[in-house]
Amino acid sequence: MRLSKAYVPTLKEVPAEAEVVSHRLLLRGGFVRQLARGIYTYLPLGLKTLNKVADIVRQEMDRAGAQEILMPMVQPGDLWRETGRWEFYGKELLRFRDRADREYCLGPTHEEVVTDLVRGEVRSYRQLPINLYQLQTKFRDEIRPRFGLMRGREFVMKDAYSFDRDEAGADVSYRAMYDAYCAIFRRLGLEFRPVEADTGSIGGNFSHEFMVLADTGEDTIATCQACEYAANLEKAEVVVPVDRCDCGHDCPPCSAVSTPGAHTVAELCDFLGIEARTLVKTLLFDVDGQPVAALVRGDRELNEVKLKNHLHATEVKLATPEQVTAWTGAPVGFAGPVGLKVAGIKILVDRELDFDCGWYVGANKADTHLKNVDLRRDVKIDGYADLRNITEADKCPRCGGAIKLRRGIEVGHVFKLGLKYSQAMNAVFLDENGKEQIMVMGCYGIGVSRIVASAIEQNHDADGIKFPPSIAPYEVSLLSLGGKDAEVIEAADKLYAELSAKGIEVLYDDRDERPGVKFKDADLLGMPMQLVLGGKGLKNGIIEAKDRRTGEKRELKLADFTAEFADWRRTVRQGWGLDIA
RNA sequence: CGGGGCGUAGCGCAGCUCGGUAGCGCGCCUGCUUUGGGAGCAGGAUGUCGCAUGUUCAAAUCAUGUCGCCCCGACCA
Repeated sequence: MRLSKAYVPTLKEVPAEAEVVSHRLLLRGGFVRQLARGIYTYLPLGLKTLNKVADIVRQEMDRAGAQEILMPMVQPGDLWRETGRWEFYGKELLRFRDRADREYCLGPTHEEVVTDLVRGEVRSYRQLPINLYQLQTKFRDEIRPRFGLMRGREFVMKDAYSFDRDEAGADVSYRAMYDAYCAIFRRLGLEFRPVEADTGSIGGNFSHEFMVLADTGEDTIATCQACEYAANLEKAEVVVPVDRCDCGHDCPPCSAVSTPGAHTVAELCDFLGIEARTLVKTLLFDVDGQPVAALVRGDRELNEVKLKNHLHATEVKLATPEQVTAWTGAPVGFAGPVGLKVAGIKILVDRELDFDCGWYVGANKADTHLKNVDLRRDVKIDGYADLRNITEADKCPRCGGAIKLRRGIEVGHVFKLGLKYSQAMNAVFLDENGKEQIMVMGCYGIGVSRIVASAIEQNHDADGIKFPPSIAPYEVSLLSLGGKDAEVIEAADKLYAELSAKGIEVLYDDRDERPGVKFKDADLLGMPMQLVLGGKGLKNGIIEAKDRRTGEKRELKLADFTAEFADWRRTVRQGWGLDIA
């Protein structure tokens, strides 16, 4: 493509609405433009990258035995009533009525539609397993769309749905998708981790999220330095060493300490001159309307999802100041487990607290704490659980290796659904014995447009984007720097034609611009390979080549261009961990 | 939904307190010069000041309402 003819409106200045780096660069590079909040138009370069991601996804899905279909975006409300999600999905589901006043919604996901499709056709175990997928625009009316393509309301998603005759079959389908996803992200040239994820309200046995590693990611994941273990923070299990206590549990009786005005852990530590790890935080929650006290060490962070899962609860809310006062008889900041007498309150203790004593805790009395507390001795405990976030000081629950916390962006999710939808919608088949069975489902999503954003979040510098070759709109940026010098133009035109003839996609900057402008735009747009042809080089028979990722430059001899280019291309791709295409 | 902020030229912004001629930088158009990291000079075009209503002789500016966008949180996964 000749840049002089391409619709690539680059910006020098960053539009005010863009905060995160991928959003800024996508706008500045002329890849996307916003139409409304969370809704974007893809310009030529943006669409080209989006399509490259989609092609890789499509190829690997096909290879894994899934079949592509395309389901409607507009879905009838009645279908959603069958699974109960018309009521439960909430405002994220954009609903509307047609001229006959019938209810419809824009599809945020397609379990209902695909299950309806399959139940209409599949009658026999012989027709299973089946895995259907689509690449399609989804609409979710997010409360707060943000970060450009990272969390849009309208976005492109690949969603696949598997139907199996039994659990064992579903496990095979799940594994096939897991493997396909690994292949996809490897081919995309992105650094990623499959992580064990919380199955949340959907339930099911297991689930993995695929995270692209990037410092700007919204999610925190725990990865093991020694083995393959990686898990979401809410899923990462904390292993407690069992022999920590050396006090023999013979602390003196607990006693009150006056701590005026010390509401927070930091204030209390300052006041008493103690370390946070010697006190116990008592966090009060409203769990489905029931009071719960959750205890973690003063220097730890409680994970609400762990608490929620442990209690099999549907809603966990931190108690309001009014509730805290009502339950403890003290203002916020002085809650403690000793003598906490609220009807029906459950006291849950983080496991690691079982191996020490002599704690400082709140006294349920204004400006007062207790010291020398032995939880076993002094508190009626309802249970121990893994409640806190894992830290880098903890050990891998699999192998005992060192844990590192990293940030990631969720770009894929594989899920065993089980019978949830097939049961509700009566998707059944006859087995060998002529007996009716319910299909076992799995669902598998990839955020295609989000991958574009996360690729940039992971690969950029101050000058612009560094696209992996597999998804760059063009593999090569060719800059001609001769101004109006006819010889340089002619030579650049020739190179452009040569490379194009070989099937190499080239963005040819043939504009009548000054060199600085071309360099800046090339770095901004982020094609992985830059070829720079200038008057001096041409005289000496060389062309300059720059690897956008590393910034490494080399000179290619024009006389032997084909071979030298091929060699350089191999080097660049290898740097990305990619095979030669 | 709670909190905060912003809507003025394609982009970034000033002007608003204290009402009276709509401005700056970048970009865009023309010409000349320039040509290896966002050029220089000269000339030029571009606005329902988000929208509506009100106050006023007069509103970008004041008031009320409304729409849109951004950020933080809650929510979602």
